[in-house]
Amino acid sequence: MAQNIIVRLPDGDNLEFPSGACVADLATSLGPLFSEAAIAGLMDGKLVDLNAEIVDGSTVAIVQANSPAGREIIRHSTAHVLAQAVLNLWPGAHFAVGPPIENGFYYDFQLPNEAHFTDEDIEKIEKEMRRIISQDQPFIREELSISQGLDLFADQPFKKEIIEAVSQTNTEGLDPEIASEQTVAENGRPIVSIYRNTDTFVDLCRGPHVPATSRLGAFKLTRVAGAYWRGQESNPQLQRIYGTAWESNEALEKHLIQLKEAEKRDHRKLGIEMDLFHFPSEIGGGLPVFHPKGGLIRMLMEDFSRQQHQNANYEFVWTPHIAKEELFKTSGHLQWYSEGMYPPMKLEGATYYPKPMNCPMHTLIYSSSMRSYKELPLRLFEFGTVYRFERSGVLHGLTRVRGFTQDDAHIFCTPDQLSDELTSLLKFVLEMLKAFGLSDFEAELATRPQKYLGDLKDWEVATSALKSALDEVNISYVVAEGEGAFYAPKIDVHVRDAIGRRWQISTLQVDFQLPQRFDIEYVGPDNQRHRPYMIHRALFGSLERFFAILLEHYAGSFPTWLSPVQVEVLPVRDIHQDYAKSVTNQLKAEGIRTQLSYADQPLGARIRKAKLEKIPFVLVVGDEDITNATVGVNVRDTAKPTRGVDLIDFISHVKKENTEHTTSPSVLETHK
RNA sequence: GCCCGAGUAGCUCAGAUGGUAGAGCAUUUGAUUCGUAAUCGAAAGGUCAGGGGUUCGAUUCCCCUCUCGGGCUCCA
Repeated sequence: MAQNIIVRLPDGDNLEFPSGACVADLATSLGPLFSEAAIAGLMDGKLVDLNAEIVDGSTVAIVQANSPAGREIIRHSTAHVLAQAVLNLWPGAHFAVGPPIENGFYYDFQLPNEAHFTDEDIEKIEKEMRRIISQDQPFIREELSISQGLDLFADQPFKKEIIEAVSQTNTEGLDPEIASEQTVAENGRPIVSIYRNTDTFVDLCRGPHVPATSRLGAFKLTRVAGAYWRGQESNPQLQRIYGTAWESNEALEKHLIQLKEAEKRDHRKLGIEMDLFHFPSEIGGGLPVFHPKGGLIRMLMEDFSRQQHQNANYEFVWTPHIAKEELFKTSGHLQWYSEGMYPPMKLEGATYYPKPMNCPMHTLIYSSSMRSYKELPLRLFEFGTVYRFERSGVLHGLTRVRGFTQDDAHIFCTPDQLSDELTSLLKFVLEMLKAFGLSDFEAELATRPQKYLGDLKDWEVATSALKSALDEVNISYVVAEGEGAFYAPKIDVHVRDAIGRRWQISTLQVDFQLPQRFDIEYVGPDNQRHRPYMIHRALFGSLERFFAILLEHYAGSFPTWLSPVQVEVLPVRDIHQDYAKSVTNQLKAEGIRTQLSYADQPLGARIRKAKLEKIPFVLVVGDEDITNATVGVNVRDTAKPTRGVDLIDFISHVKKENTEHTTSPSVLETHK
């Protein structure tokens, strides 16, 4: 006897269905637009398959294919198809995990006879995947007991390991990589869910999935890679295939275009093209040299940063690049960070290490005299160059190097000052980043990890001070539970660049370990000695990395104030050379970085060359300009030149862009 | 470090089933003097990443090494 059930929609409306109705029925009732886009359901906050039966009284939303959750499902389902294809093509292969990731998915395999995937295999596998998709195989969910699951995957060791992990723990404790593969039932009785595509292919999975493979197809396998089972180097290395998948071919195409755009902006490519820096192999991997133009940009970045720090009452210090082992024993680096440090040098009976961080040395500056509470907060700043040993495989352009310069400061303050100091610091960070044209921020509050040092009370004080700073500054943030450093919680500031990529840049860490290790103190108003708190902070993070991010953000077209060459002056003919030279000299006298060209090529060619160099302003001067003391101005990324601009007006325009940090050069207003 | 891939002129790339190599841009140079995205000519530039092997002969085939790129791990 069928009874009706009530479904609540997200907007609060109630709908009635016969008992046994599934999510797809709801989608159908909402009209063709919904039913076509529907990929899964969200029932009382839990993602379910389209054919899941609706629970009476629940709130159900339709997950559409083009939503973040919908795409995740499409990617997860495409990963299953990938697994089926590989198992078909390599009989006897073992499959491990295949979760969705940002913009795509991957799947890890162990191939028989220790075989490896090569690039040629990608094409073969894609073809097999398309064959599978064309069969319109359904995804059918089943739930099994642990022992049934172990039987089903008897010859799949990685699947068995996942099932065993499920049987021993709850979802929260589960390795996140594995959690996406599996779940446990609400009643606490461990079960495993599986999704069956064919009689022979079935995969362990939490789900949900698309109803059938016909909903897939806008995908592309992108690369092969090695990856350790569960991310542990001691585990066997598996063969991973990465892919991307979308709800439509248009969306896939858009993503592939975005990848191409990112490739065009690659700082390693632009760095060579624009003659900014390179990595001489004679020096060694991860050790860049900056050429004159790159060096100039870097100097401008540093100069501005120094000025801002000076305004914010920082004091400037300088410390050496190596120090005796005793220092790093005291700081704890040799115990906690030794694998990141370069090996020691033994000289005259002492052992020296290149510094991986500046904090121990700054702490010594603090402790060089007895400090009064009246001196605090004491803010010590340095462009400190540090050396960290990175394994060869992890080096990546300027973003991951072995020697780099931090815009590093350590703030020593009283516990009372901590909260205010963090708030003003966070404001200072965001102002600095904004001055470089970055404005889309997201913060992450990383809290106490499982393995930590110090008192719980200190952790609480520090974490809540960080949190109140975030609230005060009104920046959107997420809490990354357990992601803090072992010695302290921290705020990481991320930015999104011009094409939407997320970069981790600034970091603010509260530290109560180092003050203790170095036994530093201040004398309070009570005439007693107290322990200060310490804040580590870097705004650019590393100058090299920040340089790379800016280069990619601007695609090489730096704002006027950061452009190594701001103006190029082109005489129309060689009889205009003297005037061009006089214009150049006047601009230079005003501190504007200007270069002069000769009329040895047709004007068009010289303009083209200057524009390709991404110079913000290209000036053309000819007969009329000599008569009127004007210039013809070509603004970067603007097709139409402005003729007859008074040189004096032009100079003040450029100077204004310099001081205001205008992000892209703007066209001058003419009086005419 | 491990898995996959790639190294030909400063840069971007072509090339030969094994007979020691080319183009464009850049550079130098000669001519050209031109108001808005490529003027014409010439020269110079290479141990085809390095080493070893097979071969009458290797840049090409095989092995090793180095460097770079994509991942894993790690993080600024």
